Amino acid sequence: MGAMTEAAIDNRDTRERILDAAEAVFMACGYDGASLRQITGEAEVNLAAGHYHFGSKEALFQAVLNRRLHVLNQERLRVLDEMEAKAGGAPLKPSQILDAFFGTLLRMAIAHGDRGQTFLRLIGRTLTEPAEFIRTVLSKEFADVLERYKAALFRALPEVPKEEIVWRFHFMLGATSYAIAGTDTLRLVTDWQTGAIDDDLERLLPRLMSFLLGGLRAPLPAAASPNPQPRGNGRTRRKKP
Amino acid sequence: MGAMTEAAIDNRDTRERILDAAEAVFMACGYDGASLRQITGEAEVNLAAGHYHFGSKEALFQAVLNRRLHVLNQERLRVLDEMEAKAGGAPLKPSQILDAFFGTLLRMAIAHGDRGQTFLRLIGRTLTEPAEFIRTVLSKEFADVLERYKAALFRALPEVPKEEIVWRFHFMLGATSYAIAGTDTLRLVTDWQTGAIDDDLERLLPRLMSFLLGGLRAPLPAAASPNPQPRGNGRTRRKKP
DNA sequence: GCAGGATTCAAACGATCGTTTGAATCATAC
DNA sequence: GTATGATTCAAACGATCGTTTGAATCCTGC
Repeated sequence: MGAMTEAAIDNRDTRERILDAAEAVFMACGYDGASLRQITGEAEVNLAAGHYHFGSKEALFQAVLNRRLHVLNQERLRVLDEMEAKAGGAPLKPSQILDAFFGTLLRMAIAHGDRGQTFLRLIGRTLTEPAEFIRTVLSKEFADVLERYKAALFRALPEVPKEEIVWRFHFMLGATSYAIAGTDTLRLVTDWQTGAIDDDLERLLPRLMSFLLGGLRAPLPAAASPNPQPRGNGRTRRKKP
Repeated sequence: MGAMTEAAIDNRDTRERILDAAEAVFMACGYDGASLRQITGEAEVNLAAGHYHFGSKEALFQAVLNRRLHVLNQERLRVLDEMEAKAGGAPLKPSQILDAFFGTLLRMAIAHGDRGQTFLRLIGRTLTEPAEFIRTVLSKEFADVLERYKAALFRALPEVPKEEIVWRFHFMLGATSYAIAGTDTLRLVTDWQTGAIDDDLERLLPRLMSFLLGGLRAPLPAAASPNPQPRGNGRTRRKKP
């Protein structure tokens, strides 16, 4: 296969042009909906260049994802480490943890301009992609980060059952993922002017943080009883024998 | 083409079998990832039956969606009407509105057993589908309901800017959509036993409602100033936790 | 029974997909 | 300048997709 020598000066041009185009097309069409011809066409490179540089469509998607996701999650870990070191053994505040996780995401996206926004929306949509290899890539890439942040939240909220914290982390991921997935979905609930999300992106972080913090610290649901009462609609949920 | 007379007794069998299979396959693979051969194969009907009964893949997807989504949204409107009639002109409580919207969704899904759960996950994933015709279908199907519920929330929270309510509605939709989209995504954040979401589905509603209510009623973000500060990280400090 | 429309079926169509091939082009090292 | 390996290119491959076709089969009304 690729017998890479040290002569790699110009190929970064083609490689990155493919990555940029793929990022945009995958974001707009989803993994299955995007075609290599569309991607290489938009990148103005030959169709075979995609396979030459990446090997397959799956590998290309993985490369698009990891190019920015890996540095994002490294930064997330670094910020959390720094916070915990500064706290000196004391638990962090929930607002700090959420800002380290979601704030780092949004600030990195803002710092990268249009490209960062495209990647934001790609991430938001990728988290709901059904293809199995995508789920595998995501779970590997997020494993460390989620484990560390979960632990931080457990320490920050010792009175809240861990199960509940995991659920609420899940809800927060969903709210964020959905919010950054793009204006198209937002246009579904409102009739505002389109575009102009550039201005809103900076305003999104405080909005989102308030919402997430409110949800995370909400009073616990009434009955976490281990015996769930059969609600008004007492439908049997046994499997047929 | 379809010159439907009144002889439609048996075709409901084939039609519904296709709809059920399509619901499952679309849920598992997404719109682009699902193939008519897979659907008709799982339904044990001929490949051409799909086109005979529905005309096209897009129309089939739309039929799958509307079959349950339409009655869901009708029920949502009915429940809201009933609440407002009972309140007699007074604004509803936010918790009532959220329960009417999200509770109706989950309760209907629970009442329909496994099929309801499949549709729940299909809805959760469909809300993030990039295909344009899907977005068109969704926006038409949700237009009335979202308008009515937005108005109800405006009246319930007169002190909160409408813009903020719309954003938080958006966040709530995302959290819910993500939570019901399936265990696969949840397995990303936790290592729990798979399956067993059957038991959790009934517990999901109180959990979700607590989180959503907490987020909806959270203190407003600090500066909604028309002049966005150069990222002063304006941390809201209005209420004590 | 039979006529006629509704439905099913096997087979194929054209298009598009991801991928491969093999030669042409480029850049570098001797 | 020539050899060598990296990169590009046009063209095709086989597979799969959504869709169409036309005949076979089923069902119903008379």
